Amino acid sequence: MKLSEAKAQFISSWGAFGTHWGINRTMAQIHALLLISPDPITQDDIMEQLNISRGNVNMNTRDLVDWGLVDRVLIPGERKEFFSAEKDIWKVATQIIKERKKRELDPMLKLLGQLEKIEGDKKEKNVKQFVETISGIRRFGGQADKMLDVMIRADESWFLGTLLKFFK
Amino acid sequence: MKLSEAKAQFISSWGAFGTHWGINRTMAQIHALLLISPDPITQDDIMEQLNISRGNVNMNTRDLVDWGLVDRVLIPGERKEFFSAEKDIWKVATQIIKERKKRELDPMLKLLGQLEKIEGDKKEKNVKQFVETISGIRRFGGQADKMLDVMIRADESWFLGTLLKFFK
DNA sequence: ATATATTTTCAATAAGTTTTGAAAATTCAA
DNA sequence: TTGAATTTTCAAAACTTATTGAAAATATAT
Repeated sequence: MKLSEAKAQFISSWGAFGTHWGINRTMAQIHALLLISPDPITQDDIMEQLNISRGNVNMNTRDLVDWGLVDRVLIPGERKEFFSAEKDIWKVATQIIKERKKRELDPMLKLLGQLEKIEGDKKEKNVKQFVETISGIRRFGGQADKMLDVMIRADESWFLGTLLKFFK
Repeated sequence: MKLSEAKAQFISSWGAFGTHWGINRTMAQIHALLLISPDPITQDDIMEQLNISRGNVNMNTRDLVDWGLVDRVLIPGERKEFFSAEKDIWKVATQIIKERKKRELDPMLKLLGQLEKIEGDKKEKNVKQFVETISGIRRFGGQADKMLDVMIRADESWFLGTLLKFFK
């Protein structure tokens, strides 16, 4: 397989993969392109390589920057802006975990905490099942939350080394 | 807050939450409804409670059954089919992990393995970055894969107990 | 200041996904 | 069998999300 072919496959699959993770196809494709680009590239490079419009590139690079996955890079003597992706996949993963935790898990746990304080006869079947379900999810989510915090703070060698040795 | 209000909130939030996880809104809402229903319920119950069409209920309950999150239950003497959700949230989580691993992670790792065997000068900047990115992702994915296997096999008390104690 | 390059915005449109509902298929009892 | 109840299917419609492209805003060089 030639590089150009492998590149195209990677970009396309990373895009499809992204859609299963709440990230839109184009954003994931731009991310893929940046991950395999040794040097920073411009909006025009991205437009050309992925065949998408300027506006689309602009919006999605902005989102990637917001997610902390991509940096704007200024190259002295160049008029255009360049983009460059964090290449360390561990950092990419922890960054995504951090953002999604903040955007999704934390608000959900907050809501569940409120729903648990429901009024009504705790003996009644429907009330009982509701409270049990909510508190079960909240406890589980709370544990996951703690665990993710540890992961975010840990560094790769510690985590994958120690933890996976522990897991055998 | 009254039960009916809390129920509505939970169903609606669980639905919104689901959309961030590649699960469609209605499927997640049906799942939520089943999670808080103490007894199995029918298609008609779901249609009525969520105000959605029969076809929609049928498709999404099928998907939930395919995901292993919901069971079809036959009640002696009843003509209609009933549905019931697994209530143990740990089992729900491991089931989801298992399915997503099979549907997404495993195929991605397979592809990355192929892309690594690219032909070309390994000294060339573009080839080098491509191979490094792909193999970095593949190694990371492989570790995640192993870790998820352990989690799937573990039971809740072992996992949350031992592991989280380890994490302090 | 002015001209030019570059980036950003956003209304219109395109593409993609979900939902409906009625017809077809299936199941079951008599 | 036959007929009523129930489930399934799927084309069309509704809804949602992503993309375009041109105009506006911003930045930079002379």
